Amino acid sequence: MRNSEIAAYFNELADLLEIQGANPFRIRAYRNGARTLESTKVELTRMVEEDFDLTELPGIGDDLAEKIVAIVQTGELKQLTELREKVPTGVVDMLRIPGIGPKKVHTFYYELKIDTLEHLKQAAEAGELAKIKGFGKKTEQAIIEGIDSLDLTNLRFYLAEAKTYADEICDDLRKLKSVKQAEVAGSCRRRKETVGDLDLLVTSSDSGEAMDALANHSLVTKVLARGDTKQRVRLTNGIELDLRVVPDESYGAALLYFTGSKEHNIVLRRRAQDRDLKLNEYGLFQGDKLVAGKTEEEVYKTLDLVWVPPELRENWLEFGFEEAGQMPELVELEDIKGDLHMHTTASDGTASIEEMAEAAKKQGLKYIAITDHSKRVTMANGLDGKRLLKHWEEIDRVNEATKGIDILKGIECDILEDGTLDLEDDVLKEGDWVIAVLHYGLKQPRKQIMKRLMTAIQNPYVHMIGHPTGRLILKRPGADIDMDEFLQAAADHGTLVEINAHFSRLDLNEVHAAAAKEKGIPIVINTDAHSPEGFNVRQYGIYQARRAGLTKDDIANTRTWAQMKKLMK
DNA sequence: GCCGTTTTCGGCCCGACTGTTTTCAGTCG
Repeated sequence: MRNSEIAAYFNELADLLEIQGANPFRIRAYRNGARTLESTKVELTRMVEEDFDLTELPGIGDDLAEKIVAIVQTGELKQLTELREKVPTGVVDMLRIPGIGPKKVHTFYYELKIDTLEHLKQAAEAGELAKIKGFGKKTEQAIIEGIDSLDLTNLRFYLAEAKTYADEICDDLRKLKSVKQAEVAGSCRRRKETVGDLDLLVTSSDSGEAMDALANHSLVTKVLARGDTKQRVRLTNGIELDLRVVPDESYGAALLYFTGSKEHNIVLRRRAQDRDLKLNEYGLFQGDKLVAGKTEEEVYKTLDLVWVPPELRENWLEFGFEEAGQMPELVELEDIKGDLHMHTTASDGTASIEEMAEAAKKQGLKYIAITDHSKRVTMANGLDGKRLLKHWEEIDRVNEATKGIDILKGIECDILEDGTLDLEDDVLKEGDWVIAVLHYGLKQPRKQIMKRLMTAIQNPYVHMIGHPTGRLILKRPGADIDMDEFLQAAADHGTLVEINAHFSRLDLNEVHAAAAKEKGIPIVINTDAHSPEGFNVRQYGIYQARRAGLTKDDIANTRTWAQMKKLMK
């Protein structure tokens, strides 16, 4: 069972208790506990197995610890089962309507006996709700529209998509006369894999101008709310964006506040309290006196901390780095010297070897490996041994004729469902760079998956395991891998591992990448480009590595090819 | 329900916006 699943039990429990009108602090305790579990990077199942004292986790006391053990061991939680019987699912669904929270749902269910979304909508349409004290026409309208658009909300978006929209709007707001500073904040600035909504921060002498410009922006379809300092809009792709306008002297504090994460900020706020200070989005205050706030650095410094790169602000690694006095210099896009995973027209790419090499050269790369698919991937016109050897001859010819970049003979070789490799060893050994990957049979049981990975890792000609879990973000989970065993084997046999930079893969993820670093495994960041434009996703791989706290040294392809070879078997 | 060398009881991060209000509750991030 995944940690997020266990957290979901507590969140559901909190929802149900909230509708019932239970003690709000008790509810918050469950939510805090759930948040802790979601951000706990070690598997709880394992912690329970190993009898780890769960109350050492923040926000987990005797009661929640006991409940976690029960969930792990029995797959259910008695209290939750009981509550579910008392509150129908239709009532819980009402919480998903924007602007509707537990108090209103409580009224709907306990006073009006409404227990499905459908009935709620009918009641709103019939004007039944406006008869209750505290409710009016607007609330009814919000409910009708909210229920209609329920399927559209709660969506998450790829970082790549969200960031493109946010950057364009941010750049346009920066051009306004009254705008001094503008920055994208929130999970987008932290470079999370997916983004739920966007946060944009602006300092301006005239908040009206910025808000008007946003309201009239070509990417905005609707203004959802507007006040003096805050405006919420919906963009053409459905994502919602919050604009906040703050005074210039509060810029740093506001950027910190709106970048989050919530967990990171809570630590900062507690730290402020310990020093008899108060931290909010307007600054760090001693009583009413502003003591810091213009820049993020200033706020951190006043709290006796060094500045934390946004990618690390998850209350996971960063405060450990602070304590050790070693905030790492995270890897940057410019550090990358080579790209070792890409396709050409020989399989399912859209460009020739020459075109890929030219595009790579323009990006400042010194070497690339052409790694087309092997024959198992028939859909992509994968190569058999014979075609591959000819393809490699062609690569050698192009390499001879091309100046300024080295083109290596590579292959993305499938690890077949039965655990063998898609190509023979005496073919693989002729190449410069062999990637082994899982594409098929991802749903096999852990034991079988591990057997396949072990074969590949132990093969003397396999240099790297590509996109190890095979997950596709927002689409499908990856294979069930014992990550610890996998990484240990990779370390033992000198097989490198990949962070695949495509925004729908980002595989390894930050937790696995940090674990790989722990074991001293060099990580390779590759684009898996299928066209020259495909190189543009490299930044997302870099972000993922940064979120894992990785430096230039941890990434193999920040080295020259000659240096990199020394890391390989 | 959690937490703590100020506390084992009495607190719990904090501010903005909306809608329904004549001073505030509910919701959200």
